[in-house]
Parts: sequence; C-alpha cells; structure tokens
Amino acid sequence: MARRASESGGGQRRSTIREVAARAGVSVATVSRILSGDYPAAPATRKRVMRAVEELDYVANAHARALAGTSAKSIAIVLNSVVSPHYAHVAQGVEAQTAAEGRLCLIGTTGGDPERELAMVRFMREQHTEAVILVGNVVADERYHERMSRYAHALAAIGSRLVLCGRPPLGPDVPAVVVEYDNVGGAHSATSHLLSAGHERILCLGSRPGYTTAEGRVAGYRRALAAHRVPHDPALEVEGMMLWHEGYRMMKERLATGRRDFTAVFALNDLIAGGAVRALTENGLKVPDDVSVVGFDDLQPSLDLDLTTVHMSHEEIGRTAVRLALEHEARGGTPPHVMIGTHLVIRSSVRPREVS
Amino acid sequence: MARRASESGGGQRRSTIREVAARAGVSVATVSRILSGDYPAAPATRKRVMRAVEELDYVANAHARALAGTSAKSIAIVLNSVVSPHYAHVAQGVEAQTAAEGRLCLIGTTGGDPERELAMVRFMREQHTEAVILVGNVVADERYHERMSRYAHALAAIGSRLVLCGRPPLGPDVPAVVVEYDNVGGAHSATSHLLSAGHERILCLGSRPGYTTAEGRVAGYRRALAAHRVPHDPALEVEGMMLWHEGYRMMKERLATGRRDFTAVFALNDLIAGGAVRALTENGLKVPDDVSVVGFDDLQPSLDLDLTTVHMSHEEIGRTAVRLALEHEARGGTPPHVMIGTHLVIRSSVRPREVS
DNA sequence: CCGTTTTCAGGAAGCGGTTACTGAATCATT
DNA sequence: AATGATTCAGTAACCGCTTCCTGAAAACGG
Repeated sequence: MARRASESGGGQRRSTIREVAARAGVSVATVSRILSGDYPAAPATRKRVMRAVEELDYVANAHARALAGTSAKSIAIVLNSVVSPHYAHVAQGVEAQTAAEGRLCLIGTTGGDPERELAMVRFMREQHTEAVILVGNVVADERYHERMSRYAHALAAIGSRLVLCGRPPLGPDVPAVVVEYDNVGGAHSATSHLLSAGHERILCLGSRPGYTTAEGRVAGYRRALAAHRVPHDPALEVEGMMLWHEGYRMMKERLATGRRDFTAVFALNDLIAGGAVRALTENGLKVPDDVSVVGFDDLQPSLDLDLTTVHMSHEEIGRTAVRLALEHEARGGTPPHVMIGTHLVIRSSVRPREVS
Repeated sequence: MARRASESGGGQRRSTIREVAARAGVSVATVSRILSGDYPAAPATRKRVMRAVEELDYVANAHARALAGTSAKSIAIVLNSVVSPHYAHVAQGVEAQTAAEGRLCLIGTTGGDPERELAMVRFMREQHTEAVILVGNVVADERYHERMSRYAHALAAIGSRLVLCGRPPLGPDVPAVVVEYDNVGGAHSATSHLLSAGHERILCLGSRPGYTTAEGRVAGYRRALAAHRVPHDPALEVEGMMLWHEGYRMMKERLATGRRDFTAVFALNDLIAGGAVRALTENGLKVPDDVSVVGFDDLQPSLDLDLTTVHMSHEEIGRTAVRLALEHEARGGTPPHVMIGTHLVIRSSVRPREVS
C-alpha cells in the first residue's frame, strides 16, 4: 500500500471523506450527499460539514468518485502536435466547449505516429472518457480504415465514442462522429479568385497524394481550373508538406529551375504560403506585384503577410466535435456527420494580371 | 474482435477483470498480477490470460487502478490559452516530456481568469496529478502571491507540487518549483543590438506595468540604454498587450500623432512586432529601410517577417518544468528554480542607422 | 394526544482493481 | 523416501466514494 509517509519531499496524506465525516460528527454518507449536489440536509448539519471540509481543505478523490458511479465527465483530444496553429485552434475549441459543458479535457499528442495514436486511444479508453476526438491529416488507406474501425467499435463497446475531425468518414457501419471542413469548396474559391484576376498559370504548393486534406484542396483547385476552362498542367502541382519550411523549399526549388512559368500561387495552407513568399522575396520577386498568392486557413501568418486566404473557423471545428459527441451520446441513433464551411478573405496578396 | 452486439446509443458494459479471470479460468489476482508487470506466472496461465484479454478487448479501469494504489501517473498544465504560440510551444514541451516519462498530460485553459485558474487547480488536485504546471504572464501583486502560496501548500499537502513557468518565484517558504526565462537578458541583447547599429530613439512596444514578463523585458531595454549611455525617454515606452492587434494599434496610434521620433522598434514579443510592421507598411514605411525592428520569442511570425528577434526555447521550458517536477518528487529538498537562457537571432529587420 | 407522514441521517454493499498473506503442488536435497 | 525449499495461484482486505435501503425523530393531522 502507499505507505509513502516520511519521504523527503511532501507526502502528507490527503484527507478523506471519512475524516471530514468524523470531524463534522456525521456519517460519510451524509458528507457525500451534501457535497454532491442538492440534498435536503438540516442547515446545521450542512454547515458543520462545510466547515470540516474547509478546515481540512478537502477535495474529493476523483478516481474513487468515478469508480463509485458518478464518473467525472471528460473528453479526450488526440492530435499530432499542439504547435501547429491549425491544431492549436481546434484544440482550443475543444477545450472551450468541453469546459462549457462542465467536463475536463484530456489532451494527447502523437507526432503523427500511428503507434502512439493507438497507445493514446487505449489510454483514453482506460480513463473512461466520454469521447475521443482524433484530429489530423492522414493517409486514408486500407490500414487506416481498419484501425479507425477498431477504435470506433472498441469505444462504442464501452459507451464512449470516436470523433473524427478533418478526417474522412468511415462508412455507415462504423459508429464514429465526423466533423469535416470544406477543403474542396475552399480551394475552389481560392483558385477561382486567382482565375478571375486573370491568372491562368497557378502554382499549387503542397499536394500530397494520399493525404485527404491535401487531396481535397488539390481537387478544389483542379475543379476551379476546369470550371474556368483553363487547362490543367500537372507540372504546376508541387508536392510537399504543410509546413513553412516546405513552402520555402518548394518555391526555392521551383525558382532555381529558372522557369518562371506561373503568375500566381495557391498554397494549400498559410504556412506554405509564408515560406513561399519568403522564397519569392529572396529572389527579388514581389507579392503581389510580380506574383499573386492565396493561402488556406486564415491563421496567424496571414495577418503578417496580409495574405488573401480561405477562412475556416478552426475553433468551431473543435467546439462542434465536442457538441456533436455529447449530443450523440444523449440521443443515440446514427452518428452525425457535418461539414464546416469556409469563405475567402480578401487581403492584398492578389493583383489582377496585366494583360500585355 | 469486439463485436459487442447491437450498437447505437452505446452503453454496453465494459468488461472487468473478473470476466477476464472467469474466461481464463483463474483468479482475478492472477490476472491483475500478470497484467501489471512482471509476475512469474506459468507460461500456460499467462497465455490463457492474455488470450482472454484479447478476446474481451479488455482494458483496465484507470480509476479503479488509481484507487487501489498504483496511481496512473499524470501531470497537469494550466495555461491561458493554447492558441498563443508561446503557450502552445510550452505545452508541446510539457506534453513531450510527460509522454517520455510515461505519464499522461492533462491540460486546462483559463483564459487568464483567476477564477477558472482556481477551479482548474482544484480539478487537478482531485485528479491526483503529480504536478500542476501553471504557465503565463500575470500581475504579481499581493493577491497573486497569496493565491499561489495557497495552491502550493494545498498541492504539497497531498504529495503533489506546483510548478510556476514564466512566473515570478514566491519566496523560500513556498514549496513551488520555478522555471523562468531570461526576459531581462534577452531584452538587453535585443536593445543593445539596435543601439550598436546606431539607433538611439528606440520605441518599446508592449510595456504593461505589473505584468512580470513585460516588466522584465522593459527592464532589459532600459538597462541596455543605460549601458550605452543613451538617455531614457519614457515617452518611447508604449503600453499594450502582447498581441498582434495590439502591436498594430500601438504603432498606428503612434504614427497618427505625426511624430516620427524613433528610428527603431523593440517589440516585447513577435506578435507585437508583426502588428507594428503591418502598421508601418500601411503608412508607407519600410522595414528595415526606414525603421528597424527587433522582436522577442522567435516564434512563427519571425520567419514570415524575417525578423531579428530573441530566441527562446519554449519547448525546453515545458520539458524542464516536467523534468524538475519529477526530479523534485524523487529527491525532495528545496524546490529547484532555474532560468532558461536566450540568444539573439539575426535576420534582416535591422539596418545600421545612417549618420547624416 | 396518538397515529401517520416527512425529514434527515446512518449502515452497508458495492464500483474494479491491487497486494499481503496463505496454501497446495512441484522440485531439489540428503 | 521423507523433508525442506520453491513456484505459482487463490483468498480476502482494502482504496475512497456513492447510493439503496432503513429507521428514528420531528412535524402534521384530526
């Protein structure tokens, strides 16, 4: 047993409900009832108990409480990393909504490693969280499907649920809530904006086959081209990750080839846009004078860059995930599946192309 | 796998250790021992148990486990918001180190509200976290001191501990680990850098009396001025919060007065720098041609701005906080107090002042 | 003034694990 | 072959709290 006792550092025992009861001269049952909600106790008793609680600085043991029934509600969010602005905002939304619903928010990161993701889901399962929210760009291959399906069933089996955020849905037989955002639509308006300004050679930075977020955005790009009857040149799609350094790299490499066969850039997110703009600047090209740029996300960087970009309410994604998870818990039925919309925010990184 | 009957609505019972024991034909004690570590079980028994676990997709109840002794180790971090890049990076560091130490990381945000902070600390106390890490800029007044002291003692009383990150220490009689970073030193080098480049009229953006982070940086600024024997003009210190919009506002207002009585800017963080740069640009002033700018933090914005700034390893702050908390737990003694260093990163936002 | 409700509080059975203690095989030893 | 030493696994006592079930006292009603 935890006979820590002496131990150099701290180490007093925490006070128990029994001690409170003893001090107040009542039974533990009475203390428990008085502390957890509205129990018609005699004012005198209530007061004695409250005083004992004060004096002992008593806080209930959440574990014991959970074990005995009234589980402390909590929700878990698992994401790649909390430093990426997108994830951070989603996490913020989750945290806010979770708090608003009177729950605790557990957070775990995976670094994109499926192994750690598995461990996290397992961990959250042990913690009896009401829902596990998985956020993040992934390759939606067969293994992914199978893995998610396993999670979903495992969670459902214990009365919890899986929420997929920004990840593709799994099909009707898998009990998972899904919150997506409109990658295709957003990319479509971004690209259309450039096309309307007369740009036809639009570099698309950040494609990444297999990754659904990137694929969706590239799809929107292509669709817009098609809608404007502008020929699609695969050579204009550059592969890379959604990071600043990647944007920088992609643009640098492009410029290094000497080909200046584009007049505009559609960056699949703002970070890429930031890196690309830096590369352009370093090569003496001005935005928007020489090259127009549109991003995606409307996060911090777009303010510094004064970037025209696709706005998405990242926090709302998180809030919605929590809301749906809890509603679904209450209502049951088919797990909901929603799509968060986007809209273009015009700033000053796009200039109409002068037809020469 | 877990094909637990119907579905929708959730609600199946989770399997217990008792069920596993029954299925494996052994006692619960055996299952418990086999699952939690190294127990010299007969290979046959171990195998039977493991198979039962597999088949039932059993995961132990963390609450029951915690209650019975072997508490699932966890560490809590409480911060203002997870969207601020600084906090996000610190949180990332905490998360990483926590995971590395085989613990779970609980995270809570307060929005800067002491009320919510109190609730959070209480919550974490109920969860039996090994440590509660408080991060964030605050007014270090009397009330703050008293509040922290209460937290520290309350946590120490139950064998947990308080860690203050980027907050001023509380004095020797308060059992709290402290991780600070060198605001004064960083600001000193940033300002010195500008001074060395010949700038003497340096606008200092983001001062905020009472807030220790801001105060430290302003102190470094003043000290550098003094060291270079440059007169200190209080009118050059502008009050504001550490946000992009605040930086924008401060600079806009300054420029609106028509006075262009500065040749350089020391922004107390990169966000402020970003906003200020935007304001300058909008007013036709170029960085660094017309105005030199130095920031503080070396976070995302500084890449987009190509900003000379003070680098700080935010993640290290988080990692250190966790490491110290756990070491202190093991060793005991006086709670440690460390200071994380900084260094200047030279980019292109500063230009020597031409002496006319 | 006595019987009947109400009020208020206690007793005790779990919740799902862990672990000290104990005991039955099995193995080694002389 | 008898005995002591080992192995391996079961029994049961908690961990701290919630809550059902009871019962005594107080308030009510006629």
